[in-house]
Parts: sequence; structure tokens; C-alpha cells
Amino acid sequence: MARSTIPRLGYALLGLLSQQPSSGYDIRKIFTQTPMGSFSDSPGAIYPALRRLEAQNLVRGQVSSSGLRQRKIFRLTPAGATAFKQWLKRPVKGDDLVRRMDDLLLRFSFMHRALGEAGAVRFLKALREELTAYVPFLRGYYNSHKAELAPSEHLALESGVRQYETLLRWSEHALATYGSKS
Amino acid sequence: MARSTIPRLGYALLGLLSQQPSSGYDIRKIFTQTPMGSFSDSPGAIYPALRRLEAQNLVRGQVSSSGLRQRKIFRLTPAGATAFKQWLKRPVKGDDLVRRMDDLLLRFSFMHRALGEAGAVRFLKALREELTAYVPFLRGYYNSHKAELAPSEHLALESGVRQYETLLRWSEHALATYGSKS
DNA sequence: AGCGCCATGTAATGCGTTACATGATTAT
DNA sequence: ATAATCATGTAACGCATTACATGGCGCT
Repeated sequence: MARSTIPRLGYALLGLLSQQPSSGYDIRKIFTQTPMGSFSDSPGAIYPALRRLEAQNLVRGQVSSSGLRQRKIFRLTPAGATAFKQWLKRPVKGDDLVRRMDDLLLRFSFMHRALGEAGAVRFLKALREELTAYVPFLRGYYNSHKAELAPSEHLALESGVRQYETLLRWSEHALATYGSKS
Repeated sequence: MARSTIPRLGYALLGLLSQQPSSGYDIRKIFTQTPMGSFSDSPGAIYPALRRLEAQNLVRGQVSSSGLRQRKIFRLTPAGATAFKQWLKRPVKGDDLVRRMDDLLLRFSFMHRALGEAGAVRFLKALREELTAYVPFLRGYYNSHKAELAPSEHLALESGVRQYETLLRWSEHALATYGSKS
């Protein structure tokens, strides 16, 4: 029961539904219209994902007959709310920076509403710590290898370094934002 | 024949093999050791991918018996070299920025060796143009919606804006690098 | 003799993508 | 009437992930 892993899209749906019970079509519109969603708005992604979550008892959908149009509104179950919060509370590992950065930002975007300021700050501090370790490592790799690289390889790597530096500065900025309010 | 789509990993392999004929294990080491590869170094990803490329006649592997250890070295076929270059030459679409940024940077990293300076510059100009249009759009969305957003949503969106701004500045920097040499 | 590394693979599973399909409603 | 939009789905396909499996080689 609930033993199967929840993918990225699944958590995105849990997060959206935790804020606002919605139909599959509502979700689609969000993914099409907001620039945040790097998610596919295709029905072949969303509807099966909702059904999987329902099969895992993490969401429940009920057909609303109030409007004449068929609409199936999904809501989080208590189990779904728990799974969602556990996902948010996962520690930030160094590995996440390299291969799952999108997940981290997705998690953070839900953090404040679900866990409050304390949770958001905890997350940001962990992220800043990982970035503080990773950026010099990456910069060092860049410096020691740039001689052997073709120009576009060299530049592509520099783009990566700049991206992580931007993230580090952003995390400091975000912490400052929180800090100034408390 | 060769009608099936080549995924991201497939192109990464074509690119690496175009620079240096390698075994699956060599590829794994590259993915484990270099911070560039956001690719999985798992054998279950790499070996099947190589076999698919071989089935599509894009690479060919031959067992080297020189060393006593078993090693299967893969090389690009002419068809593989063509497919790879066509991938590199694809136009940069606005959609790529949102959902396939990784692909764009992967393509760029191979660009210079495969297409020379002219190809790299052409790509960078197209990328800069798309970014120049997209950044103000994103910034506008950010400004007009930040009032309704929870703090961490707001900050997560700002992180995205900063990332794209960094990319835009990087693309200008990269063009300047090329420009100063020609 | 035994442990760890080199090097290659297979199997089970589940996810996302693309394309297709359906019916009901609102606007022209 | 008919087109566009709302709203929900299914089917085929291929890919990545995780875990497992195998055998040769090097060191101690």
C-alpha cells in the first residue's frame, strides 16, 4: 500500500490540489498558462497521473453535477497531505543539485503555504549550504579543465557555473527577505 | 528505417562518440566524473541506449580483443554523423527555452567541434534572440502576479527569472568571446 | 584464496509523450 | 448549423530507473 514511488508530476499535482481542489482540466490550464510549469499540459500525462494518485488513496475525485458540464474535482486525502509534507521535508542532498534542481525549486515554491516560514527558511539554509560547497567545486573543475576544452564546451560549462552562482546568490537573497520580516 | 526519434541520451552518446570512440564503460565514467553530465551513469540506461543506436545503424560497436579484457568500442557510422549534425542544426524555438533548456546547452557544448565557429555563433545569436524576447515576458508575468503569490512561490518565480537573465547575459558574453577572436 | 574492481549486460516496472477519440456546450 | 472550446479520457510506444547477474582480472 502506497509503496510505489511518487514521481515529480505526482507531487506537483498534490501541491496544486493542496492549495485548491481542481479538475484535470484546471491543472492543464495551469500548466499551459503559467511559465512556472515545466510540466506537460497533455491530457495523457495528467489524467493517468491523477488516477494513479487516486489508486494510492492520496487524492479523491468526485464528479460535480452542479454545473451541467462534467467536471471531476480532486481533493487531497489525509494520506495525500501527509505524503506531500514528507516530500517537502526531505533533506537537501548534494546530489539533488546536479540532477534534481527542478524538484528542489518545485518543493520550495510550495514550502511556505504548507510548512510556513520556518519550513521555508530551513530549506533555504540547507540549500545555501549545499550550493556554498558545490559552486567552488564546479568552479575548480572549470578552471582546471578549461585548457583542454573546445570553446563551446568551455562556454557551456561556464554557463553551468553561472547558473549555480545565480542560485547561490538567490538563496542568500531569499534568506534576507525572510530575515528582514522576522 | 531510422524513423524512430532519438532521445536526449542518444544524442549525448552520438556527441561523445563523435569526439572519441568509446566503450559503454568509458561513457559511464564520463557521466560519473564530469559535473556536466546530468545523465545517469547506470548501465541500465547506457547499454540499451547504445544498442538502440546500433539497431538504427547510427553507431557500430566492435569488440576489441587487444586487451585481454572484454571491451566493445563504439564508433559513429556516417548515418550517425549526419543525424548528429542535423540535431545540432535544429532551429532554436521559444518552446525549447521553457522545457528543453538542457538540450540546448548540450547541443551547444558539441557545437564548436562539430560545426565550427560559424555554427556556434549562429546558435548563440538565435538563443540570444529567444532569450531577449522571453526574459521581459517572464519578468512581466512576475511583476503582475507577485502580489497574489505566497512568499516562497514568489521567490521561486524570481529564481526562474534570474536564471534566464543569467543565461541571456551568458549568451552575450559568449558572443563577445567569439567576436573578439574573429 | 578471497576481495574488489573492470566491463558488460538483463529484467521488472512505471512513467511521459504523441496521437487519437468522444461528447457536451457556447458562440457565430 | 457548425465551429470552437470545455472536459475527459485511451492506446501505442519507448525510455529511464532500480536491482540483479555474470565473468575476468589484480592485488594481497
